[in-house]
Amino acid sequence: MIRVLVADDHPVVREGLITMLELEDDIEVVARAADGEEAVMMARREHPDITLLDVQMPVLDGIEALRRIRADDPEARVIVLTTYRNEDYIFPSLRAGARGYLLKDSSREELAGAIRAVAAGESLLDPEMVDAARDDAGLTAREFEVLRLMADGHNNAQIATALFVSENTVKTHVSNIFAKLDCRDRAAAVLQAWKRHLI
Amino acid sequence: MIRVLVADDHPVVREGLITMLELEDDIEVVARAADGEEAVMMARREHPDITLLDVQMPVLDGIEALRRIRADDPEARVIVLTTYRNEDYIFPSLRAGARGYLLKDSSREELAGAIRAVAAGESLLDPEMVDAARDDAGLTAREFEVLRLMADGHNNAQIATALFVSENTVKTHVSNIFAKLDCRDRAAAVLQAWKRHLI
DNA sequence: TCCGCCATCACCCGTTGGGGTGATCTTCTT
DNA sequence: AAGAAGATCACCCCAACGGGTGATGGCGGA
Repeated sequence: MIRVLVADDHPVVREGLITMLELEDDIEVVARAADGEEAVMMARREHPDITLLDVQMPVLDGIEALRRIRADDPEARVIVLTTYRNEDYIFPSLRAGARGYLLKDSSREELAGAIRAVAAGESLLDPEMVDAARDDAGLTAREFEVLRLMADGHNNAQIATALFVSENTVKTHVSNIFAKLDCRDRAAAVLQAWKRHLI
Repeated sequence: MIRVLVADDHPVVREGLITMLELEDDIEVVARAADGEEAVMMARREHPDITLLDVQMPVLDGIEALRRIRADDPEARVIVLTTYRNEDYIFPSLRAGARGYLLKDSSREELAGAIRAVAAGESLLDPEMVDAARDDAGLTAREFEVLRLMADGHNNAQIATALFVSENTVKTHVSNIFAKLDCRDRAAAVLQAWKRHLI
């Protein structure tokens, strides 16, 4: 029997997860939590085999809760759940010790499969998330730096100063970014980049 | 007995909603749908008292599904659900005939209460959503139009043409937008607006 | 070894953007 | 009736932007 702790601040999602997991013969939900702090407490008390952790939670967010749970018990196996196709959380989650990373619109099969896989010692990333993380739009590392500075409202001269290059170089990068993102101006490029989670 | 149709593309959320609603003595889930088209079909077949509709769904989004359901049956009572505190959907939803607008992190009590209220003929908006709808950053209706066109990559001349005003007028609006969003260029303004769900 | 990608820079060009100031007209509120 | 707020437009100005073309090293894969 795989003992699972479910932590999610949305009652609907929490109940949905529990309902789906209870349908599995080899999975048992032993505790639930509605915020990060509660999740840390319940993990400490119940020592579940698997903790399902929502990234976005009040009081203490998922990543920080994950860190504390792993600090309490370095053997703890945590699967991070997210609603958003936002890969920003992947690397922080993995660095904090997550063994799985799933989207909330996973099916019951995927969810149960992930729990069994992680309980068995494997690590599991949602394929869609891995794809998302790979959507770099063909931008180079340098172009990403320029893009981020653009998004912060810096003009070409400021970007040049920040990166210790000439303004001409920056303009070249900016033009290349436009071409790759299929935009004609920085406003569209920055928004595009944000929507595609590039920044 | 209030007969309810639940439409949500996320299996977890769908099951969560159904589980929570089945706990209520006076509510019965008579059908479920995983996308907008299915929702329209099920509504046509079952004629539920209340339809719970997720805004973000594949094939046919919630708003469009809502329009078709109401076209089939102008008496249909639909409650729109959303994960995001994005007020953009409020007005389109209401215009399309929604009788309720709730966030997915509503509690069982709020959800059941909303269903009973709408079934009884009232309309119900999530108070938090109403607050969110008020974060307009002090922008006027005209400034919103300009902002949206800016975000689509249009320049001042194009915006002027689209709104049937002079370019000078557009420039004035753009300057006012910058002041209100505390930005110095369109790239930052557009990103800012996106982050704050203004567009 | 050679080709391609990347980062760097230069120069030219016309267009656009953003700031400032001031004015008129309508509408709504007080 | 007075005042505030919004929408409209004009004129000036200079800096910034975006496009095009071309060139030079460096580095890595074929």
